[in-house]
Amino acid sequence: MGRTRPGETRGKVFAFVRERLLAGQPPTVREVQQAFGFRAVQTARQHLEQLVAEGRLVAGRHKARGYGLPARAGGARTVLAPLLGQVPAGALDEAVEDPDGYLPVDARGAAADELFALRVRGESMTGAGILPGDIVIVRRQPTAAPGDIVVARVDGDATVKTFRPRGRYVELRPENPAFEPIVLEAGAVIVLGRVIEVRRIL
Amino acid sequence: MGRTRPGETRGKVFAFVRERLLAGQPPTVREVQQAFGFRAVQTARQHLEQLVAEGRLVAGRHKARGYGLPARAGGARTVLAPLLGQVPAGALDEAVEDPDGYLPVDARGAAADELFALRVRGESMTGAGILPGDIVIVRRQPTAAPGDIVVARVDGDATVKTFRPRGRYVELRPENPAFEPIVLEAGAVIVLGRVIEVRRIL
DNA sequence: GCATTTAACAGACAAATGTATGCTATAGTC
DNA sequence: GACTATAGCATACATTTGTCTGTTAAATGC
Repeated sequence: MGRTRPGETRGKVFAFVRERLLAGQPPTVREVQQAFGFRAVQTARQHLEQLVAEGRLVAGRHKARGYGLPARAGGARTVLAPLLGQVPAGALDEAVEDPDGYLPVDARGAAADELFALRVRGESMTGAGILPGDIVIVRRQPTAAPGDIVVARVDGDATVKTFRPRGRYVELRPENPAFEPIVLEAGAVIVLGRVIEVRRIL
Repeated sequence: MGRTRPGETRGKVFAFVRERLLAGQPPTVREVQQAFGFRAVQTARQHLEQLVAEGRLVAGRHKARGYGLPARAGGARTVLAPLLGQVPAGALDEAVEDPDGYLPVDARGAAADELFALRVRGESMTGAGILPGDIVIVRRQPTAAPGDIVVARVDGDATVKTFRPRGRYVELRPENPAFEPIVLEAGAVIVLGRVIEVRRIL
């Protein structure tokens, strides 16, 4: 293809590989070769190895399509969380079998089956920036820390509120002055999980 | 490994492959074999081919790591969007080469390289439920519809505002009464993209 | 019970793919 | 101009990986 200035082609190779990786389709050495019209496989390979030496890529030795982005991107483990329904709502259990859809979520250490999503109805949490129609990503857990936003079941109904333990009682506090806090004995509140993320699709 | 009930192992194989694909690392047939402890490659392959026949996977014939998710996948095509920096901020271009990380996003029709993410500083959009520290997912596009929340470059600085065309002028409106709208000639505002999603990590 | 379907196994082959060696030529530097 | 580093080429080889043929046995359906 003719010689280019030092580093010029390398940057383009990196951009190509990165795009393919983000699309979930790691390229082979020969695919890089063809994409740039190199007449030798080795030319593509030299660029790739150089990028590895520079730390811009990582290589899985002797592995097909083994080039990848450095670990800081690999730390993001993506799972699909099922969208189980709405809150406030009644029992959510029946929705588990038939989700409304799935959302890609960075698990951040949670197991795949610990995560689910709910669509929020009502304005009780607008003060925390959770608007009607927003989606909350929930990590299933039976306890919560003070100040956590949780999904809890009270009297059979699931609701989203801020969790405030008060001695033997628990306050489920809406973040909107137009709504009244719910105060119940600790045993009457079942924490279904903690809200780890809020999303709004525009 | 011993025979299981029909369809049981298949579901697990699908879950395994899907998780690997979402992580950007398509598995080989033999990696599936090892993950499940099959003593024959063909066992893994039969499951994979069956999943293809069912339409749950697609196969790239004779390609290493050639299995992938179908194009639709429930309308959810997940891509990784680079987190390029903050807004308000100066030029974003230099961040393209070295993102702070990647977020899994449902592309919803957008091409992978059309999407990027920014972290929002400041309180100018709190009225729209965009708080300081929130992340906006942006789809690159040079125009916007009235009322869209956009990322625009004004005088070299990128900012997030509501887009309001006013004849020959454009109003970039903050959603917070404590801030003043920016009104400029249309030519002085460069729309970098439209905010398609807002996220808050708790 | 008997036939059919399906899960799982075994071994081999062929294509795709990563890797190595040696070479030529140009850009940049002194 | 001489030297060095880098871009690019050509060919071959070894490993990985997809694919094929054939077999055994458990689950399912009539």
